[in-house]
Amino acid sequence: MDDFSDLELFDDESSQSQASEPYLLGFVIANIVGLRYYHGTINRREMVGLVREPLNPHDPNAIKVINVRAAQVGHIERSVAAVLAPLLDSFTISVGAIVPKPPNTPKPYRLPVQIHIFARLAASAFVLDALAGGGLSLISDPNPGFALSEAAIVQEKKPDEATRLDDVFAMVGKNDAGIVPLEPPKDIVLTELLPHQKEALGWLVDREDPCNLPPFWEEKDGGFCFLLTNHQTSDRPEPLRGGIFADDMGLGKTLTLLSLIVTNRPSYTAHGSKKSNSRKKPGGSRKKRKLNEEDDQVSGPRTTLVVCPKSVLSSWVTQLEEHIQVGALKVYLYYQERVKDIEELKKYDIVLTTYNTVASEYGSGASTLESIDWLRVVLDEAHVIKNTASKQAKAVFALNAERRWAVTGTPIQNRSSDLYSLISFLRFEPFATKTYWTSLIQLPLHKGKESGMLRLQSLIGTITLRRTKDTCCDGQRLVALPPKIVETCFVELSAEERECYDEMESQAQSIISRYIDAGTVLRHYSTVLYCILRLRQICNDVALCPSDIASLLPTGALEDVSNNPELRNRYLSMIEDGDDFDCPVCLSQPEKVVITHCAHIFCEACILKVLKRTNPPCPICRRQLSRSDLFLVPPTKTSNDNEDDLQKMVNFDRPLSSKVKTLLKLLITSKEANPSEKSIVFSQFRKMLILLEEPLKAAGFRVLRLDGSMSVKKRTEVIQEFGKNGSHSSTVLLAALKAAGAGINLTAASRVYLVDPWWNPAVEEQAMDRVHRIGQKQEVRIIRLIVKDSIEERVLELQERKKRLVGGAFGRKDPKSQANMRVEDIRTMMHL
DNA sequence: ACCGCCGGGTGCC
DNA sequence: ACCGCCGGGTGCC
Repeated sequence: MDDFSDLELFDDESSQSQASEPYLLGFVIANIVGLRYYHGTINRREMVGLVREPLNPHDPNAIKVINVRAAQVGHIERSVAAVLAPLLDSFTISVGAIVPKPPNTPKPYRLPVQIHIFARLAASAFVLDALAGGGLSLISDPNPGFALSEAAIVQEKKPDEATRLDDVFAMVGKNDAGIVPLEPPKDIVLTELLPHQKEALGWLVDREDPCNLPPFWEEKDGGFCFLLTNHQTSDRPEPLRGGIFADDMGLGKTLTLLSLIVTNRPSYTAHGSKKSNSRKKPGGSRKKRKLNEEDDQVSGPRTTLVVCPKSVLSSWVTQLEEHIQVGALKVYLYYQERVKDIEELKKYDIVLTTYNTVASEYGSGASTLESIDWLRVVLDEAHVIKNTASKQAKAVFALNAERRWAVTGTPIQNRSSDLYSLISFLRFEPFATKTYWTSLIQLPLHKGKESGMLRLQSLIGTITLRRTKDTCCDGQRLVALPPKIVETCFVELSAEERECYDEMESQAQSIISRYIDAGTVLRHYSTVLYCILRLRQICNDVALCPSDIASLLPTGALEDVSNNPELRNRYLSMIEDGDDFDCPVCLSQPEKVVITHCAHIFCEACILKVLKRTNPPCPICRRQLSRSDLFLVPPTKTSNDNEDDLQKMVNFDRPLSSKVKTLLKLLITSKEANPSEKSIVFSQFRKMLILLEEPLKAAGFRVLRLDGSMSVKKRTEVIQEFGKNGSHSSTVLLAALKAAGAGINLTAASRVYLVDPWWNPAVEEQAMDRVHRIGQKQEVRIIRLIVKDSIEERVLELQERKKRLVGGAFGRKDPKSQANMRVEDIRTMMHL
């Protein structure tokens, strides 16, 4: 099952293809009403934000109007809101708004506003109808062909948005001339920071209490002016505390963040129990706070919430243990079992949790994480929230914190909308409000206007720090790494293996070419993947793959009960209740267990015999049964059945597969040359790793294994163990490609074997980067094992093509952006 | 008068 | 709001 986890058919990129970018349909005139009830001020020709208010008790269609300071100005009049709300809620349109006339003094009751309507070309007819049906007249440009020609321009311009976005970070660093490198307290952060990390720390500390006005604000006649919308106010705008920390992978972001947490630790009263309502007033405390300043009055929040993907948790734990003085920081792992006591959690310096944990509490009405005012929230691998509609994104948006950080090694994935989610998380007003983002950034950008690009650069430039491994620091490359050599070792199959492979491949080819001819590949995607999977397995070892491919096709195989959670739970509870387990047909313990839709249990063989009769009934309850009512129960995961089977398979006196033999030979040769050299063996197949363990041990290697099924704690232990040196230390780590997620440091090794190729080169690259990163002192040798004349060679071909395709500057290292296989790729891989 | 008309109260959503 | 709308008071000429 795990092998399929990344193989979504379409990523979101394809669903919002270039042709479907919103364009300006025109605008409607409406009134902002209820101005007398709110304090939000507004100036002439000022842009305002429109925000849906579905929970408004007076009108579920309510749309409120806010200014750049997010202060409410009024509402859109009811009749217009009634038309727009459904279109907004269904994401059919997006809107921007501008107040054309200056409000009179004294304050009027209502104010006309132009609402610009944006829609995708495909939806425009529907939107026009809906607007007309609601009695709204849409005004488009005097030029009657405006809307369409505009759309055409947008489509023409769109393809190079990606290229132009490469420039977004051009500004980053340009404003940073004034960065002063900073040392963290040495008694707590035990590791000496590298020069670029000290610079980053200086920048982070500065960003948490910035002196300058936020971008696009200007001081003017004793007041303040937001230049982009002409908003004037006498209140100083709140500074944005935090930002985007987007250094490349491997530059030590986690260590730098830990240093920030230590360095900017507020001082507290004894146990900070009295509630602080000293929310920073605008204009107050403009002066830089001195570090570690004694201040008995401060009793604000002390806790930093770190949210990261599960795969990175262990890396945080490891880095804490490695770099931070024991006991200096109180850290709580809020994951699985977790304390719900808010006051208790507030006593920690760091609460470490995952996106899924935050998401699982979101909207429950009793979210512990949401009810705490955090000192800061750090989102690690923040690009995971790029979809603002996802539950994870919504959940982290709801977190309250004085300071907010989005941390990512892959900040831009070729679309400005990915940046929006980060801005939105940072609560970087007014851009965090969708209507402002759309009108101030997104739209000018799509129209190809320079202003959009300049604005985006300027705002990203102020709040982002990004360096790559190639960035220079005092004329030196930030990170000088020893060389990395990638070589390919071709494996010849034995005659026996070759026969099996060819047989399987021609079966698979005939199945898949039939789908391709019928144009139904995508509908049979899982079958296709199954075929490909099997072929890849045979290249590793025939034992990974049952011999008859036909029996593996969905039409032949019974569905797995894990696809039917309700039934699976019933089955599990039946086992727990100690129900009798024997097959009622043959009265013995079933070998392969099948559970029926009516929840009765049989041997697979017995119930299949029953099924051969006409109109077969369930032998127990007499209900009619068909094949689709049967679900195969896999051996229980928690038991060792699976591994025992594999061990049996390994010890069955079977000759080793060609690939295993080759790998062994390579390992033995390098061991003879250098007995203490450590190697990592990556495979996508957990079974392959298990299968390798015995032969390696038999050949005298000390072996460790790291795979996705291990707990966070166990993984951390394994990585630590692997890092140890000495005559009894382990020299080979068998690792699942995916388990080596971002952040894991495997620099103890200097040799990497990629046992099987992954069609997305970025995934392999990520795995290699775990070894070839800061801290690596030796030359790194990477050896990929490829079976000649097989699907593996074609996977290499595919990789090359993908690499050429994404030659651009961004997204290159983002495994997600090219995670999916398309029909053309399938053709290549199947030699069709 | 199951109306028209008058004039006071009232006012976002 | 110098409006519209609501609802109570009122009622031939």
